Amino acid sequence: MKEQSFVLNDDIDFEPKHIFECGQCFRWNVNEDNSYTGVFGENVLNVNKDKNKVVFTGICKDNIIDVCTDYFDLDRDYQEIKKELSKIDNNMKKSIEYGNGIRILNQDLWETIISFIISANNNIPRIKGIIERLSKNYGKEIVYKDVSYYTFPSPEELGKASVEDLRKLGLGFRDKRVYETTRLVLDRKIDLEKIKSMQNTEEIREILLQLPGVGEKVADCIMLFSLKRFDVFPIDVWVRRVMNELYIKNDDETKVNKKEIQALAKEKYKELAGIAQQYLFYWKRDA
DNA sequence: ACCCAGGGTCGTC
DNA sequence: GACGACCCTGGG
Repeated sequence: MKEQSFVLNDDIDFEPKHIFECGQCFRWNVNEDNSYTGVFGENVLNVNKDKNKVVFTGICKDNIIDVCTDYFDLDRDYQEIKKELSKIDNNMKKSIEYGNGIRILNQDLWETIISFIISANNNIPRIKGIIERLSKNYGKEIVYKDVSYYTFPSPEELGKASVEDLRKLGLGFRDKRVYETTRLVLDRKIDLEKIKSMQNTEEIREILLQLPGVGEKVADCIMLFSLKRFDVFPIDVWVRRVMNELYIKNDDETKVNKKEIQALAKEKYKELAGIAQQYLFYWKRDA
């Protein structure tokens, strides 16, 4: 494959640091020049923001502009989304200023399912390490500028790993969950293509919840980060913390009912709850 | 050295 | 519905 490149001009909301470090993805790494390099699908890409331009360079399976327009959701107007969210309250306004230029990536469903099963009761550096090792051991190698990169393993590729193999790669107690979820997909008990074509969010949630290791929070992340369901509101420790701090004000945040937070999020953020969640998460986790 | 928490889920009561 | 257990790692 040959290297391709294209440039995006300044009139679009695009801040690499905020996009890649807001917690939605695990395979993008910062370089010495502050650009980011990552692997998605069978593409290896470098993203470099220089003043008002964003330069995309890399090797892509198809036309780089099409690939990036899809993955980075470039046709969506984030200015408009931010305008809507800013009206809600001052907290939302501040979080948007902090995370300015966040975009929700259009990630692969399978990769997102496995990645967020691994995320359970885990920290980001370790999650990234585990996903790298899975890719290196079971994915396909792509060499770009003399550096080896590895695609995220397909269900067939990951299916070669035993529970013990997974344990050796550091998955811990998530080994069985990843193994069994892989089996369900390989055995066609779960049809990923069908899920992608489904319209009803609640129906998709029910199917995802059948997968071992997928609970409410992980299901919401999967739908937000790979199925473009902006109305879901994943609640993790950080989001519960910030919502309690700002609105609920319970003395013991661990006692705050998730149902209460869901209701509040729906009332305040409506169809944009998922994007609001990303701004809030990034804002409070970093603070 | 020890303790704690991390983008939760699962089994049990 | 609540509650504790769960692999492992980095930081206090």
